[in-house]
Amino acid sequence: MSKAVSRNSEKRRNRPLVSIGECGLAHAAGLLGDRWVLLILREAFYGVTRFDAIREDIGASKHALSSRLDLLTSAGILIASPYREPGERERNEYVLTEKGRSLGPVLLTLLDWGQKYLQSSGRRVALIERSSGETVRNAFATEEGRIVSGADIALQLCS
Amino acid sequence: MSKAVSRNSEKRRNRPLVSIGECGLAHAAGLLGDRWVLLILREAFYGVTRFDAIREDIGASKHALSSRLDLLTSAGILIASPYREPGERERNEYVLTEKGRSLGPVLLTLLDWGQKYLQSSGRRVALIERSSGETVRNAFATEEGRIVSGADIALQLCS
DNA sequence: CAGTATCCCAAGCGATACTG
DNA sequence: CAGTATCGCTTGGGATACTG
Repeated sequence: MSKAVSRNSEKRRNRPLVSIGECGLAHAAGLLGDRWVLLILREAFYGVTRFDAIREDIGASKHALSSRLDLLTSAGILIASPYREPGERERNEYVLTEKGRSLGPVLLTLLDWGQKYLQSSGRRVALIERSSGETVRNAFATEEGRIVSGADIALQLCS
Repeated sequence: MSKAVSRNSEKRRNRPLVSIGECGLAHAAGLLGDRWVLLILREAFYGVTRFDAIREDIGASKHALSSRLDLLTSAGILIASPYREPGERERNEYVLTEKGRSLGPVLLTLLDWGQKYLQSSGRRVALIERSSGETVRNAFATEEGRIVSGADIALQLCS
């Protein structure tokens, strides 16, 4: 991201390229700028989809969890999928939609940063490529697959 | 991220590899799981560093902004840097530390997702490589720079 | 187990006023 | 302009109880 000033905006004070209301990041912040939401999504990616299992892992109250689950389903990030254990009544599990799954890179990048800068102790997890077992890191790349340094990235208004 | 189950955890219910308290993502969620924090960081990356300028852009109250600025500085993400306009008293501007700058990929990834899935209208910004002008996207890569598909990534506990 | 409903309380909010 | 201080007030929290 670095300075993020487009080439042709010389003298004026730095400003967001796009105003807050219509900014994609502002929208994302409104939805994901919440501790519980982030933690629930982490569970979803780990495949923990049931109410009490999520609750046990993240330590939220029923109330807090329920409201976030509503929020995330109405946002189309999770979908409530009914299932029935033999002999039990029907229940919901909350699984990621395609929209939700595409948050993977966000969570992964966040995890990476959190482990590096926030987590002083404890076990860590590494990102690995399944097929080769090689460790993997976040990067930015051109369409043709050339890796670009983060410092060399700027934002530009689309025409 | 995909299923994120390591190869050798066969039958047991899916669980986070690392418990919540010590998870890097949980730490990150505690800090960045806040709407204002995310918006302030966006401003920081755009180079908007002064109290009222930030406030005007994001629409927070003085109180809310002040407390987040305190939070972010004590977390070592921003640093208060005194400056003095000619003839004025000394003031602070809040600039990113190295720890803060390294949140760039997180914000960029979030922006990308927000634009794609949340923002129905309005101008968009594109990520471009400064030197070539080519558009750039988030990716994952091995140490040698080979791009890896997101679906082929798993998490593995470090030993 | 998977929630919903109710209650009470504390944190956090914006508005306003004040200071350097 | 760049904050700090104070103040009601609302939102959202956990705890508890209840239901299918």
